Amino acid sequence: MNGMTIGKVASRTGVGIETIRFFERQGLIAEPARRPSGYRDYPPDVIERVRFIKKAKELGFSLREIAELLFLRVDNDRTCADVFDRTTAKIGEIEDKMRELEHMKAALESLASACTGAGPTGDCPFLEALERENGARAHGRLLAAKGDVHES
Amino acid sequence: MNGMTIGKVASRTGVGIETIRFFERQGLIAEPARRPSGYRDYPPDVIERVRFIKKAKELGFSLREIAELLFLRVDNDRTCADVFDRTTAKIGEIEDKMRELEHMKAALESLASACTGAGPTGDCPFLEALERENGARAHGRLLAAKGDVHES
DNA sequence: CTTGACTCTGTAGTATACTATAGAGTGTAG
DNA sequence: CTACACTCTATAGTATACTACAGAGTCAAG
Repeated sequence: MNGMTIGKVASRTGVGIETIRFFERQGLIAEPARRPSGYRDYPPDVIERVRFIKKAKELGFSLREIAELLFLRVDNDRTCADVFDRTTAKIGEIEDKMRELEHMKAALESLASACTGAGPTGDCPFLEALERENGARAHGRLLAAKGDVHES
Repeated sequence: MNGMTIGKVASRTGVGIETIRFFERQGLIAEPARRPSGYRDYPPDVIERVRFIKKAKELGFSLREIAELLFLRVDNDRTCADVFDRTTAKIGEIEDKMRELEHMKAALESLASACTGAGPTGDCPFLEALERENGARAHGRLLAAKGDVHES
């Protein structure tokens, strides 16, 4: 009837044992039950949690931000409206990231097709491709180009 | 006929002066021309480059990966086919990130709508919402759930 | 021609997120 | 009943990406 040891969690998730203990110290995963020996005894759902943390890190979220996501819930301190606001804010951040990724992807595709056809022209083909994208669809630009605001 | 000083670049990009010099030391931006005084004299296009670095960091790319993107070009060392391969690999990575973001977004939307309707049920509403997403569309799952492989 | 804002190099310090090691105890296959 | 893999706590070290001086020189307004 035992759960998993920390080594099992590590091998299932591809995250190091020390890192899992580190996540626990940071409050990202709950302190698990202990066996009589003192060994940590994890329930199965810790696997999803650790994998989520891993994925979210790869998406550029800090451990602090990941904790915020993980603890989005209604409780004594947070009203439903508050959770709703935080959630929609996070959705906005995610949409921003997606737009920027979409833009980078388009630039890379442009670079790839330029590569099969005519050779690149300038010093930094990738940034040039991004520029072409900026020109092609002039909305919500990832990188502002020519028409910049001049202060001073 | 002068370009920008480092302070100007900093204020235009929202990146600190020290950070810009740091990027230069890391090889992410070229060493600029110098004025007789020794002051760095930047061409206008450094702005895009710095902004791109900033955005890419927010998307979870390391400075090393950003450098790889920035130096994707055909030259003496890299053939066109090589650049094409690296570019398509990067596109794949970006598509992965986008899928994961899409998935997180769906989970957050589920959480937001659950919040306006019936209250959350378990300990971690966000992970539960992710699970619901995993159940709803069982493809390319971000977080593996029940049907896990059992080794040992 | 001074004053204050800006820049230079070089070095050192900080935050985040791990990663490693020491020294001791636990679990189990043979 | 021992040998070896695994786990424990506590502490220290590392990689990445900044961030902050110190001490000296530069620039432009008044």
